[in-house]
Amino acid sequence: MKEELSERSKQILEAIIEDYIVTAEPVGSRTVTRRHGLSLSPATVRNVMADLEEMGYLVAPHTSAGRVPTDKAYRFYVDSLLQVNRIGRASQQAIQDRYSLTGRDVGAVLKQTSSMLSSMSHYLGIVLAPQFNTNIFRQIEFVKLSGKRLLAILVAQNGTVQNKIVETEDELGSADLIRMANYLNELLEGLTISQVKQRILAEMQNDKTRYDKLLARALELSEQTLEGVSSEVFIEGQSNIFEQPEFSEAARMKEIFRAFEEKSQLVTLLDRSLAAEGIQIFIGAETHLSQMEGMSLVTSTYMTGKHTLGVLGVIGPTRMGYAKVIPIVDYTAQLVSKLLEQE
Amino acid sequence: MKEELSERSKQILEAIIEDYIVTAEPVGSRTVTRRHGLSLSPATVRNVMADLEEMGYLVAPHTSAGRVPTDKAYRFYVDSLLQVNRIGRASQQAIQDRYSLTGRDVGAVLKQTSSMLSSMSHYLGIVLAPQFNTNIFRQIEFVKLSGKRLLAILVAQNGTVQNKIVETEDELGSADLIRMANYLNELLEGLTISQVKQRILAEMQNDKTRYDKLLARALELSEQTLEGVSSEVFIEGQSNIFEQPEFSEAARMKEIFRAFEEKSQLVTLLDRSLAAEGIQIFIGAETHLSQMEGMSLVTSTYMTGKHTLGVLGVIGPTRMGYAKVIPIVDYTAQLVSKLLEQE
DNA sequence: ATTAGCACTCGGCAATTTCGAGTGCTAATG
DNA sequence: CATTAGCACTCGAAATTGCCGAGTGCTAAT
Repeated sequence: MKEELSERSKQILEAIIEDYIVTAEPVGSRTVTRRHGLSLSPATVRNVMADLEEMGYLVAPHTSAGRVPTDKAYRFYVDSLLQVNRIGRASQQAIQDRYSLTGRDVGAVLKQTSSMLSSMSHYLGIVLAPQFNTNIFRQIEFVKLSGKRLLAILVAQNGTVQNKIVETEDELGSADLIRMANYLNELLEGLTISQVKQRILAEMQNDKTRYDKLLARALELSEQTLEGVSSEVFIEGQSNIFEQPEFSEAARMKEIFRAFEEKSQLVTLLDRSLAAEGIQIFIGAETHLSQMEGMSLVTSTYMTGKHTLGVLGVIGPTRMGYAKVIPIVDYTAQLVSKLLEQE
Repeated sequence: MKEELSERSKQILEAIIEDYIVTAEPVGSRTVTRRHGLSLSPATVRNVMADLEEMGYLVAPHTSAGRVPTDKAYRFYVDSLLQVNRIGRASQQAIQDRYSLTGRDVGAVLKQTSSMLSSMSHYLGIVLAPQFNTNIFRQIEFVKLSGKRLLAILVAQNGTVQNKIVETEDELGSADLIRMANYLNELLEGLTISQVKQRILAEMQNDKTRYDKLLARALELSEQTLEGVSSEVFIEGQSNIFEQPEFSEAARMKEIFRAFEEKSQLVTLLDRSLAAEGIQIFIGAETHLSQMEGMSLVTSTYMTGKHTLGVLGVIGPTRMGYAKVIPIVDYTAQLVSKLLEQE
């Protein structure tokens, strides 16, 4: 069963996949010979196709139809057959042009990125925002809103802000607030947010702070500020997927949109690419998400220096134009890395 | 042409509308007599229906089909026929239960509200966040990120935070930052954000500040922080609209989703309801948005005390269940008002 | 090993038919 | 005079049919 594919089989498989990518219709033996310059007769191609079907690379939707590539075929295609051409100057320019240079706000940049990925690829753009955890702590501030209600504001090095309304047991004066902030700012300077979390827990055990009520309070508040920070996902260009013929039935669409509304599953998926570096491709069932049946995900990580920040990519049907999408995703990741670097 | 509708005509019109609301199919004379306890023969009903059609309340999609209500009919229905029952205890409870009480963050509450409106109505939930402009200024703070890059953080009374990265011409020391913040905090205390904007402009002309470089800088920065604050819209439950038979064609769906991606148009629409108080209903063309053809919008304002904050509501097909949706929107508006009051 | 030839399959499409819900008109009715 | 029964007519939806053509697998010839 573990037979190697002959050179000819590969060519034929490639032809079928590439044809299917553009037509979205089952490909017949005839078409393979016609549209691709293979000097073979349809009959020969049919034999090869029968073999490929047996090996699980193709399926025939019904007896007298052409054949359609399986996930396995795409996997093989992406791994062995596909050669990604470098991205053209024109596309680079097009991508850059989509960024209106207004706000340098990180969130806005990422949203724009997602939207740009969608319009460049005609599929769906997706961006996972940088993990707040890996940011470097910059400053914490407390603003009194009314009575016992405080607003805690935590600023990270890259300008990301995390804020939360917290209730205190008793009213604190502004002198207290300043003292608390000063104490924390000194204590936490230069740490990453995840280190900050540890440090706070450690410090809570410390005798010095344990008996200074104000400091203890400060630690408690900062802990509250940090809890429940989940990373944001931007998905843009949902209207684009209506263009894909395979997603025209309402039932299917509904399922997909529900999946996007419930972003947590997507986060798990994206977290997997976060671990790896560079381009990652998930085809159909490889996503381990039932709603992603028939869809693929192409992602890349973006980073400052050697440090991975987040993930961005494109979601489309399994028969997406990988050759076009991969360079776009790749280049965008580099671009975003550069944009965020400056910050 | 300006004839009054007879009592009987009204009853029949009402029957047709209510039937159409649940079936989404053209209603015939037969059905009207059968499903609604009118002691009239189909023939009589037909005569009345012909009149109603002439008056523009009904249209027949084709010769031998039943009739379908027009926008005009819905308008009349909503204005004169519909009697909204008070919301039941059970629904009230159901609505409250949808709020997970975790974060008291305004944004989170509104998003949850939108999502809840959708799942309660089976249509689309929409919430326009409070106009930042009407908030009361609480405090401004500057955090130095690196070199000339500052993060300006503006906090409003209700805990809403607006932050923006700004570049300064030359590096400022932390003493400078504190002095700037103090000056602004004193200057702007107790004003609403829109007053703040005016005040800043006024103060820029003032001789005192005009020649104190630091103060001038402070004003400039705070002005930058305020520019380009647009109000947020939350739309949730997009997957729900796939259940409506009238929106099953891909082309239609695509158009609608594109409209939702481009939220600015919706904001204009919602701004109109913002001006009015209480429940507002826009039917089909009344929205003045071409993409909203065949759809209606039911909104209500939410407020603290006597002050209008924002708008929330439901978008659905024109044949939506107004009798059910209106109480839900109404009650939700009250609930949100109360929730935000506490803050 | 490759290919030409051939009988066969089956989905898609268009033409055709049937079916029934609904209509408008007219004449009978209380 | 408003109401209703009756009737011929219309027209879309759904079912039926037949045909076309792309595609297949197998066999025999090259």
